Amino acid sequence: MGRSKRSKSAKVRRKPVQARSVRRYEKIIDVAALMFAEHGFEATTMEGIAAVAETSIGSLYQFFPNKREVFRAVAERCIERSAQAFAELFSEAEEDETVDPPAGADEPQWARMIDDAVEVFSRLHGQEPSFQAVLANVQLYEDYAEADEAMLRSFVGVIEGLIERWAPALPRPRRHVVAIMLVQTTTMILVASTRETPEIARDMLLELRVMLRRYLAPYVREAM
Amino acid sequence: MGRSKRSKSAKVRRKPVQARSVRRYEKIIDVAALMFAEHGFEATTMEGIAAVAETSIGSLYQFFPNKREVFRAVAERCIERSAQAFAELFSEAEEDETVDPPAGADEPQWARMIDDAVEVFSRLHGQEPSFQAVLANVQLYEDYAEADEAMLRSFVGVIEGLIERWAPALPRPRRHVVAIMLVQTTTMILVASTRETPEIARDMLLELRVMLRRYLAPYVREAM
Amino acid sequence: MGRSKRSKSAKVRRKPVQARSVRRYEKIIDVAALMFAEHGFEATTMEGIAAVAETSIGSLYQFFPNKREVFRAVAERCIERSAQAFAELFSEAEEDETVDPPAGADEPQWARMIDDAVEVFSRLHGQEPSFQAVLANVQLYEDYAEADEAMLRSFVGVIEGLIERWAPALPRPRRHVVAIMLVQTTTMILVASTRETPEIARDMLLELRVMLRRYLAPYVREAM
Amino acid sequence: MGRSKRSKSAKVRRKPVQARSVRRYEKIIDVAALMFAEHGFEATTMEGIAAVAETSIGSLYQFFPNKREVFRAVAERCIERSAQAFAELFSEAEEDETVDPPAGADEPQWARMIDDAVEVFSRLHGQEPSFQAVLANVQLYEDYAEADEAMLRSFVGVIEGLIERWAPALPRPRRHVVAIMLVQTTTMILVASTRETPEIARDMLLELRVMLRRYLAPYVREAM
DNA sequence: TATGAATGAGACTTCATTCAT
DNA sequence: GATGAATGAAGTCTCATTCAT
Repeated sequence: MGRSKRSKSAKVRRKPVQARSVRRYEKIIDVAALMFAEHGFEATTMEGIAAVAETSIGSLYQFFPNKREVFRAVAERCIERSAQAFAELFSEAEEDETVDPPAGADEPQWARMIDDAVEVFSRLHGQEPSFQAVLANVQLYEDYAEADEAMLRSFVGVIEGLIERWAPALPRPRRHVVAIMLVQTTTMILVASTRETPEIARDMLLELRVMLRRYLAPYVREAM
Repeated sequence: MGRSKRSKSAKVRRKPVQARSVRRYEKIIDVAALMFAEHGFEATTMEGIAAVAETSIGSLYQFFPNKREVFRAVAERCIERSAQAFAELFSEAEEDETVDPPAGADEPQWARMIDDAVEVFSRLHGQEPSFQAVLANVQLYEDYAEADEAMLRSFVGVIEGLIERWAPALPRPRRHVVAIMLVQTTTMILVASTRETPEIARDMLLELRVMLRRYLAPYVREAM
Repeated sequence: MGRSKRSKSAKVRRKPVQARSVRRYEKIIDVAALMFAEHGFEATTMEGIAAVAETSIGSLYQFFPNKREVFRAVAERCIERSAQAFAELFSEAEEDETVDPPAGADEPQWARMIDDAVEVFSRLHGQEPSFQAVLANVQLYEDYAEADEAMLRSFVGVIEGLIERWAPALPRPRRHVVAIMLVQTTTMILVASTRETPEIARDMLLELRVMLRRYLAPYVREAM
Repeated sequence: MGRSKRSKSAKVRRKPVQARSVRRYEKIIDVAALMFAEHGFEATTMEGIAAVAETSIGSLYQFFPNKREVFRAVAERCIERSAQAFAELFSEAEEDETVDPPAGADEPQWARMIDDAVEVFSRLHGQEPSFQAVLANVQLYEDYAEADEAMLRSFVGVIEGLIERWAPALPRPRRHVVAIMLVQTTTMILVASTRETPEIARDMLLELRVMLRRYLAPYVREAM
């Protein structure tokens, strides 16, 4: 959100414009996302991507100058999709706010929104390979931090916006940290949950909501 | 010449006994931990480890049959050091309990213990490269999950023990999930904090304590 | 970088179709045959093959997934060439039979055929590096028996056919053993002869014919 | 036979004299023979030899300057044992000659001697690992031809002696070639037989005798 | 533009041999 | 002399990237 799509040049060698090219470009990213998510960055080979995307290695390199840029494109795709999902969440929230005043709901609106946010992350994680790809390859190392960073920053930006609405009294820097906490906790618990049995994974998601609510409740209350 | 048949792989090929060997063995693990933490498993090369450890590639392979085993050794080292650190935490806690009844402390004992636990993790993370190495290489992919898994399981075990003391009413399965939440949240926030500025990193640790307290407080209260 | 997972090994990785590729593929086999024959399987290195074949190690591995397969290809080439040579022998024999009845020949036809067969083997051995390569690497050891086995079996099959014509009374199992004797004796004497001086080598070939005739004569006579 | 034991210096680093050393030296050769025979020269490692011989790699190198010399020693051992076996054959033969004149035996003496010679080779092959070791590693390649050569030459010498007795009319150079034929055929058939089923292997040995008799018979007859 | 063959740096691993204790 | 730790050259194989067609 509020983040330009692509600024540095030479990242994408040939910006696809023709319909066929666009399709091919999209397919590469789809395939790459799946493979990065499934096998990791290192174990995913350019040849493999090309093969599964039913393209040639040569064409692959016509779209992307190197492997890293493929990953970056996947991350970008992830940001787009996430932004979209969050945008929907926002708009729904606004509707709720106007249409449905917090009457006799036994749950405060902000709490429901946490659930919604977790739900959005969860759905992204479950359905958007690029999301898994990026999260599964969060690495601090040298280079490809960049791409993940971008994605996480974008999440943080969104969440900061939400917090601002619920807890406007929270000073800006604090708000930033809280947003980071929320995003990191949520994404990492999602990732970690895939390493557990389905039952435990489900319970972890439930606990995640509990945790986030308890964490945020005082901040929201203060705000009132 | 070259390779041939045979590869029994006795896990640790030569168990170091002489002082010099032990030093070398330890140094390899130290160096490997640092490099795995810094650059990741894949980007760390055996040749690199040997060079930094000021030994030869041949010696390296006399201690470890392959790179995976080096990592496993690092993970083992990490588990040992962690267990040690937690053992100290436990023993201190017991002293506290007996020596110093919760007199005029404006903080309940369990809360202080959370701080202590976070402190332990934090210290491990800051001072024990093997800890960073393992955490930074948590991967879902096929093979090298093993080592991390072992470590995280061991943490979860420890924390479950603590929770049992604070919130004995919490049913066992729930307790397990809560322990996972605590461990995952703590470790991942620690890792994530290294990607931020020092100030934000510090604030994140503070918020982590806040979050964990707020999360656990109701469980502890229920228990009373 | 380095190696990772994955090693499907499709035996022949890239089946050469274009003229240039075919040339390269053929050259690799030629060179490999020469080197295997000259230095043996173990002492022949992939890098060496690539260098002499004036290609890169990478290209070599695009054709063959490993050294064993290079050898297998050499063996296959050898079988082909041998089959071809024997086919010619057979067809000539048939012509002889029809065109030229054993009129005033002072040598029985089967004896001439032995000479011809030895001649074929001899020519193969002298001119077909793949033949030498395979024979020189007949080994009992575990793995690379396979390729030689195949070749020797194919020879035995051919020879069994010849014997059947000369000595149809010889029971089938005996015939098999006799064929093995002929093939082994002939090939091994050929190989052994290269370790002697040219004169002795020549004499060995002469003696080989003598030996084979004397050995077979009674079987053929019985058959009449 | 008639071949000095060891001439070139520096082949054996330390000639063992003390009883313990001799035992160790012998054991190394035994073990090496077994391993060369079983796995081949290349696949047999110095460390492996040392381990199985219950010695240290250091001691191994005190007896032999390098792997090749170990093989050479095995070959030498083989020659010794073979010479011994043939010496027995000779002496028996002489006894036969004097004690038992070729009276009503339905088999000429020379034919029985062929059987005996084959029997000697066969027993060596079955019971003397060094024999198998050398035969299984007959290679033309560069270096280690030497050792096998020596052994085969020594066999040829012995057999030439026998032929001289049976067929004294055969001119010397011819005799040499015939001896080579006999030795090569016998040894190679023995080796080849191990690649077949036991039944076929047995039949091959029978056929070998048939072949050698038929081959030699005319030479012997001529001689009379 | 699309293709895929070609390249070669570089990773892992083995093992003959040396050398310090 | 005996031991076995240390060494490093050399070999196999992978895969990102280039380039000719």
